[in-house]
Amino acid sequence: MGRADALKPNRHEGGHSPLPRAELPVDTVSLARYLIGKILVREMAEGVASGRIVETEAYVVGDAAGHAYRGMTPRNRSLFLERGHAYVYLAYGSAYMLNVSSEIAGIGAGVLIRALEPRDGISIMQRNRQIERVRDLARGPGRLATALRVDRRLDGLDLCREGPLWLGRGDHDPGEIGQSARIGIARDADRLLRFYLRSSPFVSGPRSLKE
DNA sequence: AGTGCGATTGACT
DNA sequence: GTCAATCGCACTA
Repeated sequence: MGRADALKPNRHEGGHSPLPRAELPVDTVSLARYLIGKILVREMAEGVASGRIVETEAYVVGDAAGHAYRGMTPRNRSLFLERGHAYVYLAYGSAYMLNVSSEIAGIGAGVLIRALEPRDGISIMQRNRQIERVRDLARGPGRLATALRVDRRLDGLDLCREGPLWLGRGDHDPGEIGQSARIGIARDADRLLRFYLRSSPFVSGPRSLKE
């Protein structure tokens, strides 16, 4: 990406202004579905990278698989922020996970962003991931975070405001949304709280979960 | 203060 | 398809 691109980060249709918080659905499952097709924008010194959200998971109130299940701790406190804030944590000692807080202030719940279809700043993402293949740049929650350089420093950020990381409107109707069990969890594993774009090759997870 | 465990990934058979 | 690396954190004592 050249210098002109970095100077005009918001020229693309759809990504030009953050989603107003009032437009975000007030419950976690609705938000998880709503975020499919929306744009995630990362602004860095070297330029802007963005992608279309194609896969999410809901971690609802009272969910034994959710990090907020046993109450607020130093790690998970961002989950208790008003909907539309970032909760970022390190999983398995190596992969950062990006979540969007999803309820009113004081209630802990969130939506995990699991995969993106890369949009702008692809060369930046390729550098961050040390791979070329566009399909694999952000297919999976840890890969997504690496591609966009998301780490704990972004924890607690308001994603409904311009800044280093924010949510933008999608360009058009995303297409048919599928639903399945969540990936990689042991507790409350049967609930169908994963959402994904059926037509997208940028979705993670085994084929068997896709129906 | 010690311990067990993941909302994963990449390397490998 | 299988499997181990890796480390911050929550939990126990």
